[in-house]
Amino acid sequence: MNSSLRLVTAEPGLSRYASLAQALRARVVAGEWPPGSALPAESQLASEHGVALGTMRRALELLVEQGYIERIHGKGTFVRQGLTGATMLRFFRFDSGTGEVPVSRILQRSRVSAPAAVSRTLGIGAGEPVLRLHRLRLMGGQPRLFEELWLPLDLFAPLAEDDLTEWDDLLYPMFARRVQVHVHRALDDIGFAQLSATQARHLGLPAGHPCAQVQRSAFDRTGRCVEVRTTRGDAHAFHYTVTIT
Amino acid sequence: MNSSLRLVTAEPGLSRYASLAQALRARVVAGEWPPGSALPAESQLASEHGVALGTMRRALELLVEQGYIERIHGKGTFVRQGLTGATMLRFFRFDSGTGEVPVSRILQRSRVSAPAAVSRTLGIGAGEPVLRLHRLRLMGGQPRLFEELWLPLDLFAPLAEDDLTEWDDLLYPMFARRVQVHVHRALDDIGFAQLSATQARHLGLPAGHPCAQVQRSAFDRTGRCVEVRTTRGDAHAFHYTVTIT
DNA sequence: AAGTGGTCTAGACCACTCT
DNA sequence: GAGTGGTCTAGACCACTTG
Repeated sequence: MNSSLRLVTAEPGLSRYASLAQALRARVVAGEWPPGSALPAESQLASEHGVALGTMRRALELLVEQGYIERIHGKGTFVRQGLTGATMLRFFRFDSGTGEVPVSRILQRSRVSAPAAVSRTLGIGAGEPVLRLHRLRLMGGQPRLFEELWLPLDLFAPLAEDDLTEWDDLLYPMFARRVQVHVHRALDDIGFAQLSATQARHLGLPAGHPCAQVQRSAFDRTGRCVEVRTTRGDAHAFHYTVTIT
Repeated sequence: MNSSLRLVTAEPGLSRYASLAQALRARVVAGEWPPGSALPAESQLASEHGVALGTMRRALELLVEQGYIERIHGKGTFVRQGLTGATMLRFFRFDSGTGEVPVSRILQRSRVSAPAAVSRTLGIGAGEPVLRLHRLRLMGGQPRLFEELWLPLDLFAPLAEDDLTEWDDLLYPMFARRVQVHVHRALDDIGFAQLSATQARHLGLPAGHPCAQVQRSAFDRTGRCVEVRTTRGDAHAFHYTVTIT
């Protein structure tokens, strides 16, 4: 129980609380405190680093802003779990707007070597093995979204040959549970296109039908890209709201 | 020079800094410090209200988050000007992607009584008079965006019959300068649709061509809706990026 | 040099959660 | 009641901007 001081060497041009935040973030990312677990109390962290309480609070506030931790009054400070999921629905409005989670059906799963564009986004070597999925999402029995996913095999190998009935409707909680991949941030690029014959068939729409197209890159806490996905759905069901300030 | 104390009665269930922020926001909204002007120094505000410096700083931080003021190290605290403009371009990518401001051409201006949907969004009585505009925006000589705008006449009367050559390419700075309407927040709802024959003609595209459609409501500092606008452009030029955390 | 906001300290006290 | 985070104080000192 040696309570040795952890002094943070002041980075040039960085305030002390910013340096502290950097150091703490590194320990979170390294897994010293796993997702969902509690950090030491702010008072303990402060004395451990030889700074005033207010300074440590500023550092922790930064990590909250950056999405690494969350604080609960009276309980403690916790490492955030990954994103919960169902987020694609934020872009589409189908008639049954009851907030229900779409049912997911895996149409195809194969081990392939990554196409150039995919390996570049995933940040892996050209032609490295990836898991490719075709996935249909249904609401009220109707097929609504068609997805293509690419997952780097080194992280997702256990999911390459299991029973497909073990796949959940929501992927991110499943990724966390079964392969310890926690999606921390996602970047969605929205565009417009027309459905290919194959895509259209799966969605029960005519080929060439206008579709909204969401290209997602998802990242874990270390900043590594762990998923590339393209989602397509009827353009007429698309809507999204942005607030500008 | 009476330095009387301005005590803020603590609202039940509100922290002192939150109450202070509320009180200061009311004075900003009321125009006690006009847009672009400086607030008193934080030290003066603190002693004026009989609170510690740190408490006043927390209050001012809140107003920064909410977009009412901005602080510049070494200079002071200033009431924010309205949004600058050119923001529609965030949704489209045309070949000449040089960040140039699109040239604006007013095609039509008329005084009409507000349609039901418009008067509802503007929060004015049914059939109240509004200024309706059709506006084309061009980049590199090519027509790219077609806009319909509705402005409540009580605020924009001076713009109802002036020389149209006095209209700028960017509306919001002009609104601030000529009718003292400062747009503080805007809400954009994105969807996909097809161009009507008239819309298509203005954009040099075939009728029924797919288009991205942005429906904007713009608000001033008091929270009043001061503009309703629909912007349409070629769906293939549309793109938008969202980060999820 | 004077005035501004930004950082940091070392406390006290309050509000919430759990047992 | 013990432990947590949230608020508030009354200072000191630093960094930036302007005359």
